Amino acid sequence: MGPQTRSGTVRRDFDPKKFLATIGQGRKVVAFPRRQTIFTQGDSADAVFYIQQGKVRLTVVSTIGKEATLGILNKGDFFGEGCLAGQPLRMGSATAMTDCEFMRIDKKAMMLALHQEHTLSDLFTAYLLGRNIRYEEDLVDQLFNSSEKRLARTLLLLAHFGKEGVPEAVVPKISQETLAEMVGTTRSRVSFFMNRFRKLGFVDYGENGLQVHSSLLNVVLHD
Amino acid sequence: MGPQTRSGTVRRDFDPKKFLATIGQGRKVVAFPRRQTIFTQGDSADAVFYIQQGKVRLTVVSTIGKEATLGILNKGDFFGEGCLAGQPLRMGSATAMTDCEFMRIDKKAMMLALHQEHTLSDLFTAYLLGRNIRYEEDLVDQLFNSSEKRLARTLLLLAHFGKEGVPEAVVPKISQETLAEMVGTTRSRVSFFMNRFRKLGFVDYGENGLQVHSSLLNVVLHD
DNA sequence: AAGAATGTGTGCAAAAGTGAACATATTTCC
DNA sequence: GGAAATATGTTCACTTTTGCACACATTCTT
Repeated sequence: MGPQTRSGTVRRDFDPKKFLATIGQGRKVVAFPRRQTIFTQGDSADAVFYIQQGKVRLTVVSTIGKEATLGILNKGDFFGEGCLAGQPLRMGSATAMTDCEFMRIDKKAMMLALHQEHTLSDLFTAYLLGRNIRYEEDLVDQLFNSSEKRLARTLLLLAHFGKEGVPEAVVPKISQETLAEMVGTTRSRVSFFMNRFRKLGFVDYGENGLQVHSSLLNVVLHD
Repeated sequence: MGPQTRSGTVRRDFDPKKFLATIGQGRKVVAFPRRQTIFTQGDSADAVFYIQQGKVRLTVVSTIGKEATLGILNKGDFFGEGCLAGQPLRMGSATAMTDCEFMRIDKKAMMLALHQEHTLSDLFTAYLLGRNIRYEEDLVDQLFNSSEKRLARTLLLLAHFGKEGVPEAVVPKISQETLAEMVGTTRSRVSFFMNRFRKLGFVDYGENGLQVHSSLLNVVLHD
């Protein structure tokens, strides 16, 4: 697997202040430093967040303590939206991977605004559709592919492959442990495959971190 | 894993004709007999479907021909909504599992209606949120659990466990092959586990098909 | 009712993946 | 700068899963 960044088509060139202005009371800008927890699995869920700046990691812990990383979100993404569907508690945890700035919107205010503001509901629907597609792809990836391919896909997505240009992109600093949690495998396995990819020239550790080459696509595409 | 039926909280007591009436031109009621293909992976995508009656199976085929079942949808669910996010082609196939009746809504009409009709956009947002939650759960299931647990979960969900009452529910007729595709394992494995579950009294083959007992929850819940 | 098509139960060798250990980097922070 | 905390490379016995094979059962079809 490899859930992480994904952006819809609509919301990128969008100014959140515009639509969120209409919400009035129920919203505020909040800042979180790197590594800080935004909310924890089991907390009561009463607000949605919109990322204005920074990267957020979503994780879930199983009953036996195993941890999985469900995604890494970027500027322009929402999270914590489960509460809008009536989830009273957070089903996972959210952590700031970098210094972050969010628009925090109370559940009630969000529901009201979604109902009244076309611009917002269009944006949010587009976001949800994109998210759905991404989850679907992640699921398919899990069902079809080996852990080696899943790791390759995860790296490619983290490097924002398929985005405008960016033929060889850099993956944001991320530990093998986290990669393993995203891919759904063990850290030793990630270490092993990373070295394999390196030997084959698919990735390398340059100055500014991990570089992913387009040749890594071969791993994903070949039967 | 085990993606299949899931229903939000809002849309169940809803009359589609009400909101869909406003769409006018772009919509029509269509019927499909059991086993008929509704659309196929690779078709061009220009409409959304709303299930008024029947069950639909969503599948994806990998490059090497393996097939996965992403979900089984029921009355009140939408499908084919990927086109609204700008996907020009169907990313998977949809097949009628029973005789079905859908409201087929042109992409353009749907987007217009979503923008203009609060009732519809509220409904659709609720649907997407529910779908998202379900995909997230499926993903977590894949990341954490063994195929035995995933099968157990799939069966419980198919039997609509957690729904009002229904302490011991019947799973709609479904082949081990399809179950394997949903769970993400092989048919022989499904056969093996099904017999195990039967010996342990977690399920049994009654008159009207497969009965799932609440005791099957033990398989999912126990470490 | 016979034959074809589909679905099930079972076994097994080979492949993939796990989890824990331990040595070595590398980073963080006083 | 140096100790403590994190992160990485590597090995290995063990478990799970796959992919096939084949016999048997059930269900469509004509």
